[in-house]
Amino acid sequence: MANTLDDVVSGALRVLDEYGLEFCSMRRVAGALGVQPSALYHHVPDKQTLLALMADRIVSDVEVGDDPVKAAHRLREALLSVRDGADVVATASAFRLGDSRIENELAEITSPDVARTVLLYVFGHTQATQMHRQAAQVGILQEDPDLDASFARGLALILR
Amino acid sequence: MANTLDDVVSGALRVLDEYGLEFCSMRRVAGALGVQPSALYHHVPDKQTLLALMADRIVSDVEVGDDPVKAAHRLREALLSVRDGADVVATASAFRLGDSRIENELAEITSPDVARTVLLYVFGHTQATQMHRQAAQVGILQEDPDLDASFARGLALILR
DNA sequence: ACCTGAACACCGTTCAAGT
DNA sequence: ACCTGAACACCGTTCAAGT
Repeated sequence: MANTLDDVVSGALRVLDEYGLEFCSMRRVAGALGVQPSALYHHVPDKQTLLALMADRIVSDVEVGDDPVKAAHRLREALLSVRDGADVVATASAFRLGDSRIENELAEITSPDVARTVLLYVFGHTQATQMHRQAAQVGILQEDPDLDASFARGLALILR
Repeated sequence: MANTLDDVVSGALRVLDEYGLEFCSMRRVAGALGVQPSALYHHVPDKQTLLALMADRIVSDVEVGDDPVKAAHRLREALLSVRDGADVVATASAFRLGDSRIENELAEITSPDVARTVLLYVFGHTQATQMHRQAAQVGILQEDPDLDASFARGLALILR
């Protein structure tokens, strides 16, 4: 049953969420879609492009609105909703510094400098949170129970 | 000529700087040292550990001192001094949130919340800067000439 | 202690060919 | 348009064996 590009992105996101970025290989995504690895290259020129499309999808439902604090929390929630989501989105976003929908919408309700600072802070804190929690789950360190509150306090520092 | 762990880390950093994180494989590091890939596992249990040691070395010369603005700039310089340095250090640091020398020293001259926020901001901004500049060098986008100033303004926002 | 050689189970990507 | 099958040049890691 012929796959579309959207099917490929959805399949890739399922693999990401189940196995993590490290094991989200083209071959595994193909396997999840019941297709040969080479078939993916009909939909996408390379893995990097697929990761960028996955990143777009992860943040596609984030509404910025008119409150930067709420916007930052919504972005964070979206990143946390899929395994290694912050990693995927942060990497993809670096290539379009100043050219992403969320940065631009955030800039309109604050300023360009605040928008970029908030965005990079959200990425950094959420990436660290996700890796830290995964490490804690595997038992290689004690989980810091203060990460959610720590995020809010850092954000308040920037937006004060 | 028998290698030490320090030789391995140095070799790995040379490979990183020359080829970037994507191509900094255990096999390439071994090649740079004139040794078989399996020989590396005498010095290091796995690649992740080697990357953590590389991260430590990248920031080892950063002195925090008593001025958080200068400390942030020194950290940024250290990250920028080797290709994909921000990526390597940010990833390794996520595993020791609240337990790194620089975060602790920064916390002493400011506060724990400020220290973490500054640290994550430096990582995020520098990671984005490095990726952006590499993309510009390959010609897939126009370089933003304002990144250094943008860093300083965001930092001022946090430390105001 | 430090390393080799060979193997295992994987990668991303290309390309001719099929329907 | 969408996919298969086979191939190419790679990975990280293990392990017995050498010096």
